[in-house]
Amino acid sequence: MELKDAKEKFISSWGTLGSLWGINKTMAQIHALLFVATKPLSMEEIMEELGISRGNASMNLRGLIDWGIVYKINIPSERREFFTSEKDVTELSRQIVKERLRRELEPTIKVLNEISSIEDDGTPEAKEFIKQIRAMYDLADTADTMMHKLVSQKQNWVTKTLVKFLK
Amino acid sequence: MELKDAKEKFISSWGTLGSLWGINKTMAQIHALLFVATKPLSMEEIMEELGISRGNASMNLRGLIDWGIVYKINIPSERREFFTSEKDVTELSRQIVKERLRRELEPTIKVLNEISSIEDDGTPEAKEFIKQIRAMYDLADTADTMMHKLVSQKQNWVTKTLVKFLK
DNA sequence: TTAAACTTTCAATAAATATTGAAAGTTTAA
DNA sequence: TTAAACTTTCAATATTTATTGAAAGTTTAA
Repeated sequence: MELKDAKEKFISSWGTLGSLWGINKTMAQIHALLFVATKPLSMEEIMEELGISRGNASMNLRGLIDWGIVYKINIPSERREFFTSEKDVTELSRQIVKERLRRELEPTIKVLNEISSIEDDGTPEAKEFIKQIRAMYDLADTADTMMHKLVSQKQNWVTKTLVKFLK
Repeated sequence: MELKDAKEKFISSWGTLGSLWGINKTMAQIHALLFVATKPLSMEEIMEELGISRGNASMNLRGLIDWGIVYKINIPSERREFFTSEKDVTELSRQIVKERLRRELEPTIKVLNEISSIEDDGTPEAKEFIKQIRAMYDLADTADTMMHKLVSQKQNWVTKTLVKFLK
């Protein structure tokens, strides 16, 4: 297989996998395209390459920037904006984990905390309910704290040690 | 707030949070309902409680059973099937992590492996592409192996030590 | 300034996903 | 057996999410 075909296969597969991860196809494909591009691309080039509309490209690029894995690049003497993606996979995964914690786990923790702190009329049933919600809260909170420590600094020795130990 | 209201709030919030996690509302709500129920419920009771159709209840219960967090219970002298959920939050989270690895990470690893093993025409560009895909593959594979070790056995001392150390 | 080059927004539309409800399928008690 | 009690399936429909494309907004060079 040619390099060009391999890249195309990667981009299209990444789009399909995106739906497993809860990411829309276009967003995953733009990410894949930028990840394997050898230079920053303009919005025009991205639209062209993936056959998508300007609005779609604009919105999904913004989404990727919000995830912290795609950057706007300013090229001197160029009026247009160019885009490039995080190429370091360690940094990429750190960013994805961080965002997932923020978007998925933290709202969950907030809800559990609200609910667990409401009322205890003394009945065994109420006690049991509160215990269950607290157990969920504690678990989610522990997971959140741990993951944050694991992804918070670069070249983290804890992570390195852990990888060596568990791999 | 009354216990009944608190349970209702939990069920409805869980449904809303479900969409953050890529789980449909009904599935998340059935799980929440069973999680806080004091006894196994029949499909009729679940439909009634959540105001959903029989087909919807049937399909989402199957989905939850596939996730390994809801069980069919046979009650002697009862013809109908009853359902209950995993109540131990440690076991619940273990199961969810395991399934997410299987559904999200493993297909990704498969794709990366396929693509990374295709051709090296010797050009620097091809070498770079292969290096990038391999780096992604290695990272995903390491994460998969590590998470599997962390969730594979109960009362895992590695997990306990890790929690103590990082929390 | 202004007008060309570019980006964002958003209402309309398309596509994907979830839900219903009734028919088909299964199990069990008599 | 058979028919009542129950569950599953699936085509039709509703709902949600993604995409388009053109109008509005912004930036910059002359």
